[in-house]
Amino acid sequence: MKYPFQEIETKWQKRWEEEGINKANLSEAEKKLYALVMFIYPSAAKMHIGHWFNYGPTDTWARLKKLQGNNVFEPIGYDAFGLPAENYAIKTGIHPHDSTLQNVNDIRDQLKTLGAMYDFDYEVNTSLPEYYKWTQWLFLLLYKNKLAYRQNAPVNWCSKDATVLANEQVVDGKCERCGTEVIRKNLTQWFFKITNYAEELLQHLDKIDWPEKTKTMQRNWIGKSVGIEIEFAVASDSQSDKSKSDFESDSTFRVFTTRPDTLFGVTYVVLAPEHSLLKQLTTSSQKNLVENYLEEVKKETEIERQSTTKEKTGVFTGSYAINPINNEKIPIWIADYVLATYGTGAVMGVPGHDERDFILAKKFSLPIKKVILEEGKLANEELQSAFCEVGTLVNSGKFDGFNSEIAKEKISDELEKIGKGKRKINFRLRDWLVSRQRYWGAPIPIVYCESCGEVPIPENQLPVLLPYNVDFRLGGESPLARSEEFVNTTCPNCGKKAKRDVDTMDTFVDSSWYFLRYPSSKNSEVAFEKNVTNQWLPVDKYVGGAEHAVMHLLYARFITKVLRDTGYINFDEPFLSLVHQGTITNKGAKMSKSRGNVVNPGTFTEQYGGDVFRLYLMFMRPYDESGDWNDEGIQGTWRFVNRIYQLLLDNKEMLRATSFKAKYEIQSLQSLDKILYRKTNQTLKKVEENIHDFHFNTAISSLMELLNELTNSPAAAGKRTNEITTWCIHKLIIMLAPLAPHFAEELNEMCGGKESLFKGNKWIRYDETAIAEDEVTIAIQINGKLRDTMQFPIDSHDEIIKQAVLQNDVVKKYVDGKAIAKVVVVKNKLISIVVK
RNA sequence: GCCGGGGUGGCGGAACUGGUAGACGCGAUGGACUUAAAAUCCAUUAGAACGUAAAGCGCUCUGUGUCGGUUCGAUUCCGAUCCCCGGCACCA
Repeated sequence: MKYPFQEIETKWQKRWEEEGINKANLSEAEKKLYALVMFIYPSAAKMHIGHWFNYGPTDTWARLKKLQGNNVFEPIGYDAFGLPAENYAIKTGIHPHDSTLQNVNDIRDQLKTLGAMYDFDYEVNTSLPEYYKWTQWLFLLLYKNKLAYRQNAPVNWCSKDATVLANEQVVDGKCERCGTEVIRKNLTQWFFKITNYAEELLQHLDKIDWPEKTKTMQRNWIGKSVGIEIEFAVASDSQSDKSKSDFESDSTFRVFTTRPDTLFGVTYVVLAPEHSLLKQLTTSSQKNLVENYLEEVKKETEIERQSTTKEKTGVFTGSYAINPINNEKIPIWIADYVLATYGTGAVMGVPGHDERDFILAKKFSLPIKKVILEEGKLANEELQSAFCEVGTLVNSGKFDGFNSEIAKEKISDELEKIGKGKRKINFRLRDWLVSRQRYWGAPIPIVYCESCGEVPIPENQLPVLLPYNVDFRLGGESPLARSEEFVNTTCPNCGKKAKRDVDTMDTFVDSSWYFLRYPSSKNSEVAFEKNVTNQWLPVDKYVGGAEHAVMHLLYARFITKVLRDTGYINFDEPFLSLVHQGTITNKGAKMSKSRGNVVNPGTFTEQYGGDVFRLYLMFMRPYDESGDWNDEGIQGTWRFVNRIYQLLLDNKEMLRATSFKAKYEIQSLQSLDKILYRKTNQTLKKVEENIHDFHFNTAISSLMELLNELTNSPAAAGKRTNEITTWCIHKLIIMLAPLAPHFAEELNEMCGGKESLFKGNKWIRYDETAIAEDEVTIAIQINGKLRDTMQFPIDSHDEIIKQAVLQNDVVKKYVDGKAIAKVVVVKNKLISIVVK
């Protein structure tokens, strides 16, 4: 009889619900364990295979922990604001509120078929006022603490869709949706001051258990550079130009460098085209050239400008600067590769020791000066390319002869002493732009009053409701601007007429704190209760896609630190331990609707059931590895489940009738009992360790081995006692419970079990004394090659093994007549004989 | 270009801390059951040469991207090199 999964899975889902098996007990924080998956983004589509691959295995991990007696909290929710729902609305006319609610209901039903331990009483939905009220509260908290500010800034703009795009919606410089090239546009926007936390965000990476590559990505993203800002004076004769009489040589600008040791090698300086001093520095003879260049730069897209493959361009301003270390007069250039937004917007050109500068100098025939000497090279040898490694200083006055690392400090000291420099640390990290000119998000809780100016909405007036009746089709401005009803309001301060901010928040703001909301999701008084939050957080295990490495995961860390500093929580990091599942591709590409290569999990759950499908996803390959989808192997897990089911059907009476002890003394067991008892204990150990480490594939293969031992052993029938067989099958069922929960519950009931396996801590700790083998196979190597194997009692003495092996016929063949040069014995493993 | 991760049978993948490479599963081949097919069960399955009349068995060699090194012994450590995947992309 085939395993009737349909009947069994609905039966147990119903029973779990009735008996409240998945209910979390948050009032009791002892042995608490918060297991979390990245919540679902329901705006676009229903659950796909990737969600199953994220949620199923994570639930297996959480269930193991529950079986082991932990108080497990495993919530789920919906990241329900965002572009896809809005785009869908624009296309179909169905309001995003309606489509999202419908989708959430459908997804909740799908999630139930997964059989995870979700407590749906605690679910969150970021698009509901009871949630986004607190997202707005969070915004105001940052605002009050001067961590939210408004500034005019360039943003990604898609002219066809008439909207800003989030960075992640810009793919290869083009709009993800319509393929239009994205341009930069200046708009007044809200920012969160994440840069205040740059240093701490970097430092604390060392104390969290995250994949190393994710931490590296964050480190690179934060991009700390230690260097110095150096002041250059503008040469007085630069302004030979009579029209600039009010401008004399007291004008200065600064450059940022991490290589002060190369300061003597500066042969020019370069400013960003946006540099504030540019107008003053441009001489009349260069004016046309500079203006033409600025025009060209303006025409470039951000992508073209940032392209490393593009040929370097730039023009001379006509002015000169004075190098503070040696008073050399050097030309001031502008070039588009210098970023106005980083450092001081000006850099010193050291063509001898910087690749970019080398290329520019070659192109415009600027001098190249060698100031760092490569070991083993001559000082007068011409540089063929920039030398960027550590070396010895030359042509650097009193610093000649110093190692460049030491010279960095010496020259920095000197500059600080003469007041021409100040050590500085720069970060690549920029403040987080949170405004979106979109409808489907949390409104920014700020009004603009004619007399009071920018006014935050008082907390007791939250939420600022997102109006339903809005023309959300794209138009050149935020859809909310078209809602008179929304825009026009009164100032909470003075009561006069005021206008609301018409932008909504980036959905990453919603997801930057949702893990705090779960334990308090029913509380309408606060965003999260202080006590329960400090007891249940941080999250113990967080599982989700690696694509969030520098967005969501960085924002959530930032918000956590802000809430700590404002006294709301008492921990530094939101996610102590992080795991990324691999990406399942199909026909070599990421699954997506537009490619038409999405694999629907329903195809498999309908044919094989949820347990078999989730088992297969876990068995398929290591959890953190990506790879192409292939359903051929699912037969194997289907057979595995059915073989177990058949085994239980065949032995139902025996299993119910046989009683057994919790534990046996292994040496008292007879041969086949002993082998099975040992194998079962070995499997218990392996399954426990492998699931803990997210190595589900090997956990399942060891269970398959155990089943083979149980059913395939040639002499098994009749030579094994019912007692040990029954004992083993009970353990097998418990080991299956985290992996295939419905199935295991059913098997347990077939054996006479009355209570759910997930009540109480039913996991069995393996018997340490029953793991070790009595006999071991010793490999025999001669001159490094395997020649034979022999059986020995475990822990046999080296000398005994040596004597026995030398009597072995195969060994004799190789050894006789030759001298034994060396014998290496590795305990319980092998013996290696070297002959000459 | 830079930073990560990875190359193991026909396929997905195992292999503790340098110690018998290929666990487990898929697929394939042969067989049993069946009127037949599916399902199920059993056996074989890295490649090559050789011995025996043959099945079987025995035996030897090669083999973890490629080349080299360390070692009694290397998928594992070291150096070089090629390829694939992911991330960043002039941050001075």
